[in-house]
Amino acid sequence: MDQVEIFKALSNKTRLQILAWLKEPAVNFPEQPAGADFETVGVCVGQIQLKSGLSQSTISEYLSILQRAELISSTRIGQWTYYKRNKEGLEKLSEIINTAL
Amino acid sequence: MDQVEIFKALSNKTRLQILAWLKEPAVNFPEQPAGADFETVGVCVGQIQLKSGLSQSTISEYLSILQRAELISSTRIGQWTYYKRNKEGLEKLSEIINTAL
DNA sequence: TTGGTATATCGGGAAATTCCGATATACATT
DNA sequence: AATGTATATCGGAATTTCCCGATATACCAA
Repeated sequence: MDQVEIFKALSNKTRLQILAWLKEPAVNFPEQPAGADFETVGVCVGQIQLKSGLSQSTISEYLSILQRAELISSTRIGQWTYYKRNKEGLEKLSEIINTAL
Repeated sequence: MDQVEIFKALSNKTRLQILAWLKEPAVNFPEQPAGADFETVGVCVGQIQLKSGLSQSTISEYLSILQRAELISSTRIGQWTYYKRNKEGLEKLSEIINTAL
């Protein structure tokens, strides 16, 4: 993964916000059905879109930008796509900063 | 300092490169006069520009973007401006990633 | 003071990003 | 099959970024 692409993904207020939300899904998305183990699967696009206030198409695109940067990952279940934080990608980013910069 | 501005500063190939160069100035700028303690003062704009291959005005602007993001700092000596890595800013960035994202 | 060198700032054309509404696709239900 | 819901993709207007050459400013030396 290109380093520049990672930083580009992070250089937008809303995308940074989404990543922060996904760090604490239970806190930030309490309206998710109680049974759903969103801690493992993630949060669906609609919930994120609702909280962001931006359009559905914009959020869908933003999530794919974050995913291309390997900062989040997705799982499709039925008609929903769930996104969650990608621990490995974020650790790699931390490593880039600590070793390359 | 705004988080987004930090990531914007880093989302460009040349600016990332400059930061990497400034991590090892003695290695990356061997043509600097031997007596100069660039390890403490930094590297002057001209040397960075030369190595980058981009125009003087572009590099001057890029350096000020990196400085506004608190990733580097500058010292003026005579007609030269020396830039060096800002350890504190980079540590703060590392902390943002480890705690907020 | 005049001229030379280093850096900063200005103005702008080209390319990329932001964010939207419209539309397409995928899946579930009836 | 037909309808409804969730998400992805497309086309585009507005804004921002990239990077340049020209010019301004700061400092130094003769």
